[in-house]
Amino acid sequence: MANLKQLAQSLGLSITTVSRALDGYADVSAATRERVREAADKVGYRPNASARRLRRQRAELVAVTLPSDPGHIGPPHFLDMLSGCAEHLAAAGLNLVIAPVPRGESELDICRRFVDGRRVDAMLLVRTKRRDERVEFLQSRGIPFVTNGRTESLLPHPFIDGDGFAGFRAATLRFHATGHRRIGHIAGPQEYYFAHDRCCGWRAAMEECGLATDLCAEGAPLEQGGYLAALELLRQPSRPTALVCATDEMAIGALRALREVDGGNQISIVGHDDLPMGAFTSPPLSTMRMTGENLGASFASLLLRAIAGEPAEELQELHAIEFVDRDSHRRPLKAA
Amino acid sequence: MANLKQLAQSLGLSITTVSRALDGYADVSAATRERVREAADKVGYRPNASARRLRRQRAELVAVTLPSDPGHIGPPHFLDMLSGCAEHLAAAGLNLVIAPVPRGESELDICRRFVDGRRVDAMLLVRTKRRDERVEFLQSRGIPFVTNGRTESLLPHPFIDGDGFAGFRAATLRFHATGHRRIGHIAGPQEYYFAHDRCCGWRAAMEECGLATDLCAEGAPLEQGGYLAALELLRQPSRPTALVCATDEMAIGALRALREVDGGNQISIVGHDDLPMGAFTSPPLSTMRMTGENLGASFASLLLRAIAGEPAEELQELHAIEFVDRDSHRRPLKAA
DNA sequence: CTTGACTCCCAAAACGTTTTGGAGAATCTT
DNA sequence: AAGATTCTCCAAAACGTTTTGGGAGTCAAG
Repeated sequence: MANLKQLAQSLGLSITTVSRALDGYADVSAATRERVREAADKVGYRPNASARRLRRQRAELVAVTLPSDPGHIGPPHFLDMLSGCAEHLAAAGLNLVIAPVPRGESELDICRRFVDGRRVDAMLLVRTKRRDERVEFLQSRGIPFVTNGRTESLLPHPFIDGDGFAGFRAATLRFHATGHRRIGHIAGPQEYYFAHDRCCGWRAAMEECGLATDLCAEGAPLEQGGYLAALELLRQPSRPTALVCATDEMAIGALRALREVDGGNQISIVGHDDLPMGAFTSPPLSTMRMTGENLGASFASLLLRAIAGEPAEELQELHAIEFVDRDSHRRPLKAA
Repeated sequence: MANLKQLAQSLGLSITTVSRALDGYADVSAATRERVREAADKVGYRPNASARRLRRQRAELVAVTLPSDPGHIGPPHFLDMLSGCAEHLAAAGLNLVIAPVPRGESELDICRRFVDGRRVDAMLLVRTKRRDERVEFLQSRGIPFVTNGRTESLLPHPFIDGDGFAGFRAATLRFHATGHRRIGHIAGPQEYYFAHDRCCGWRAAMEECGLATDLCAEGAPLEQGGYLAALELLRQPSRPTALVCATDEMAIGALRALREVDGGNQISIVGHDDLPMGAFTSPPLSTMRMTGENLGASFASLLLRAIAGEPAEELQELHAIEFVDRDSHRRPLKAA
């Protein structure tokens, strides 16, 4: 209800003075400052956001684009991450808007709308593709952004990512060390960087061990995709004895395929993401997780630093992957 | 880069004319309108959002507050709903910002900040409590809002909700009809309307059948909560033969408890939410779901109509609950 | 020729803030 | 006591849009 003009009038002061008093400038006396603040509190004055944004030439907004393909948004706990990010951005006066991609438009259109309409100060990109047109566009426009996941872009850009290559290589080698030789991989869509990265890690390990890399099936990054991919691998003449799955959701789908085909308990399996759900599957799902806590806060911090103008090279976080030991990776290995 | 003034100058027209040409007013000739539009396209002109918002006295933003307790945000697919909502809001020129509640602040504080700072045109409230202070505040301020879930507020307000009472009553009666007599309920936190509603439905059915209502345990609306609650019920001298669970996540936790205690396959179980995951549990989880598709679009529509000033009474949607028949509700019932 | 209606355009006033560039009074310096 | 400095405060100019209230022309009817 109250704006600066009314507040100033009621105090017999100028708009300027009231504004500066509230912002804590030194060129207004302590006495007036107090008086202004009290009055503002009493009236419940809040500066009009639009007016400030216009004057300051800042949108006070960050947008995150959400792919519209179901399941391509990210793991179920993804909203928790966004929530954490939004919380920390809010502490710096920024709000997080979610920008899903409507049918018939590309993610690029969305970026364009937000950037060219000066609707945002920065953008957050999730589920990066190996070659990601959004990244190239934002780089050309020079607007700050951070991605969740690396890309193969030539120019460096800020990102947070897990070292999927190392994680999946290690998981595969772990199976090899316990005697497995036919280790399959259930891969996500290879245009996504994370899926490709994890697949490469598996393949690298297999090659290091002198094993064939044909036990690989690709599917959508959801339960159903993992289910179908697992069925495909189980149809092979010589079945895998262990499965490394790109995501926990795919692993849970694969678990069902195993139950259907051999009653379960024959084939070891490991996923990635550490879904809470994994502790409640049968058998409990061994998995991997990115180290580091409060991912959302890290994203917020990187976004703020990108807005502040820090160079991209200093805004790249590659986190190690750690193994989460439950039970599903430890099925008894029968002699081949 | 380009603003209206520059565009007007380059065309030798006034700002007014350019503005009105782009907005398609009739009082600018078709010829000029075309000329202006072409020029605007070429320069890639987009109106400055902050300026328009200030002038129009509209924030072009809707906020959704997210509870910060983990697991209290809603089911895992909740982000999909938000995404759908945001998509339809965007078609009307509104963006959806997510407003998590930081530590040390209440949900009320957040509402206050958004409303009093005139940062939003409307709000979306999720996980309503039976007596919800946010609802009361927004009603007192007269700002449009829609809730996901009913409340016990005396004044009517717009909402979308599932008829949990009817759904849980029906599920309980279904168990009774197939011979079950000891039917337990795993309840969510009773301060939430949805949890209380579902619990009441179960209790009503039990009383109709002349059965005792002591087989009820409450827990957090997550796998772990369901797990602990199920263990509690299984510790009773006479165990339940069937379990009606407030959410699928709780049901999945309960499934693990059943496996641990009696090897599973003894006790029938049903959840609510129709998580995709439910098709992949062992046994596949029978569940319930709210009828109606594209919930997000419904929320968006209600929000827009609330902003347009439609009375609350016309903006209330109570959806029927339908049963999703998988397998977990059909365990063999041994003679007691 | 006047009147009225219509077409096409524009100047100027908002919207509510922040910031610039002082102005006047009080205090300090010399 | 004059000049310099410091304290307080303020008028006015932005920021980029939309909208109000006309102002010229043109044309047809009276």
